[in-house]
Amino acid sequence: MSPPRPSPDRPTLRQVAEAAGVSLKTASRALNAEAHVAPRTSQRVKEAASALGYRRNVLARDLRSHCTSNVVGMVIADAANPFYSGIALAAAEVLAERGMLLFLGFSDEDAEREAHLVEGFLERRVAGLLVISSPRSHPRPTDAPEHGTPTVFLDRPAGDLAADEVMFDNVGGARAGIDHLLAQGHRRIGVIGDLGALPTHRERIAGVRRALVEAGVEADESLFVTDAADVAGAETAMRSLLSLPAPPTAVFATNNRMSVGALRALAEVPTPPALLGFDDLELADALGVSVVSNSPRDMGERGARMLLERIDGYAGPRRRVRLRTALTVHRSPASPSH
Amino acid sequence: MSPPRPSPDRPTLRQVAEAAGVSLKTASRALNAEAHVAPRTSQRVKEAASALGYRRNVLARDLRSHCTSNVVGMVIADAANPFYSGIALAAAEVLAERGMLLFLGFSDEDAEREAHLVEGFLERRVAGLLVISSPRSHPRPTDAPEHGTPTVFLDRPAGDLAADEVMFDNVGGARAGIDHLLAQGHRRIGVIGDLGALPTHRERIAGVRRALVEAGVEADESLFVTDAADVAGAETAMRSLLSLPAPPTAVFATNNRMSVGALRALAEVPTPPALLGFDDLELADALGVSVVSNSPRDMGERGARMLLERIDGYAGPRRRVRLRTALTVHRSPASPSH
DNA sequence: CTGAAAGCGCTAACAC
DNA sequence: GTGTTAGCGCTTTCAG
Repeated sequence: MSPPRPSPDRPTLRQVAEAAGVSLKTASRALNAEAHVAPRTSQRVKEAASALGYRRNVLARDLRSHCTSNVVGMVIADAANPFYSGIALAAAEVLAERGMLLFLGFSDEDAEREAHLVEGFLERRVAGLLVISSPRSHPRPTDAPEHGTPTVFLDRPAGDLAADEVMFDNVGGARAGIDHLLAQGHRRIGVIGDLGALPTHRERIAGVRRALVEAGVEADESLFVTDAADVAGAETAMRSLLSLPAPPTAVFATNNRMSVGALRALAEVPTPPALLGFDDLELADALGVSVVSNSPRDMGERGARMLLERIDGYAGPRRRVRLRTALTVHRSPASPSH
Repeated sequence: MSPPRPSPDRPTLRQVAEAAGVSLKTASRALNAEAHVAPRTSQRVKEAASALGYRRNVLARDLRSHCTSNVVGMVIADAANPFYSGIALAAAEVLAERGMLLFLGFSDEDAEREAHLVEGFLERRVAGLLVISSPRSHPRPTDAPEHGTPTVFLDRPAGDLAADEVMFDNVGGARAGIDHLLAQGHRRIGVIGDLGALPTHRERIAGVRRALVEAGVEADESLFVTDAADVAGAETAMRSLLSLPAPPTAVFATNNRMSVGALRALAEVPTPPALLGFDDLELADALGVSVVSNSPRDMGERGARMLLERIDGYAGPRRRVRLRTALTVHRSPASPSH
């Protein structure tokens, strides 16, 4: 399957030891800065090592010492979405503090690819797993935490698996957003949602409904698109909302992809409806789009720290963290408030 | 340094072999789908394996077989920038076709972090390296390709190292962009550049100058900001350009970060100058910003394929690829052409 | 078709 | 302080 990869003959610790005229173990001790090595010996070993261009083989070391590599495997859907890549970045920074490396894999929201990636990580004996799980991987093909590797699920529920999870307060965030629109006088509120199968979106749409019910506003189902799936789908959805006999005066986009698609459609319209997005949007201010802000950075950091605790042996019950969101209002040109 | 990580006692191949009543080697053959194994034996081994929940230890396998892991190490500056993460995504997809995994590390344009990451990759015996190198890592602390691991430099020159490189046609792209502005009648053209130390930006600014010279337009140096460094810096730069007695009628932003900062500043202005960005911008159309388009996807793919060729043993001379850019015109509200 | 022995590069455990 | 022995989990030889 894999072609022959000629190993570029690297110097081994034995060679370093011989060059320095010491035993293997002494060389090992010196290079790992262990105690009980004479300074002169240590010096000699280090010189021999750098003269030979020695670089220790962590594969071998890990195999011998703990049978686990100092690496965390992470699955995200799509690196091009700054929401996901922001989570990965923050997680990597936390792990880097501990000298840990990150395997990053992209699932494209496909359960099979996710399972395949996780399998590859486990075969490489990662110390832990950070997973933004695909909608259709319940129950997970890799029966994740049962494999004994600490796992934290991010942005998506862990289901009935005994693993930690970190999510946003999707219901609360969406409610707060819709409350804001209602306070601005909007009554015909549309929704553009991503994949219906995504738990996050279900929660966000539930939040919308709850806000409407509590305000005594009847939801007009014809204004709810709950399966727009991608940017192009969101653009189409917005167009069809706009062409309705009675179009919405405000539209809620359930994530940043939906917001982008919606904005594409709105660019052509002279008096567009107000747009409210879930997730920050880089140019939200310049575009006059209010958003339910969340922090992918916090999610990545928090998840990574929780994972490290597990890796370090914490064995408490599963934890479910909900991160708060905040409403960030930017004046929309089409806002009815002026 | 690293805390004790208790290995979650996984079944070993020996245990599988014993359970199936075969020798170690036979079990190995069966699970690796090698030839010369009786179907019945193979079947028995596979059943034993899945009964025990066996997962092969690729660390051990790689140590024995080629002393190189089936993994590529990649360094990018910042995952939150879709330009970089797009490159990483495309590279990962190409590698995934071959069952290879990706170590992804973030340097934040810091040479030391880059060196540290590369060191970690090499210690783990990666099969190859994809590096978007930081401006200040010439000469590289890790004397990259001399270590014998195939390396491809992306978006940044490999310097005098004997490694392949994939870059964009920065000079040509910038020239084409400025030519467009000139054709639209602009004569006072400003520039907002990222870190002056970045080779890409030097090339892009060189392209600007060349276009101006060829058109016989004298460059007004007071309109060139060549060290804006980040989004906030670009916003400040644009503000100061706008407050000039004779502000530019068009501004060229040398990458997507600069474009975003510039747009922030422009949002407040009633009749903003035309903006031209290098790098695609997600809402370029909706914002009416023309861009010099490039394809991070192509860069990642191309780089990964070139790396795979090297990993497979190709030993030709170093290759320097320049990827084409294309001008994508979107009507700017402030364009003088209407 | 199957098995026994050796060893990848390193560290743990114990001697000296 | 230093060296020796064993062995992490697997694959490679080489015998049957």
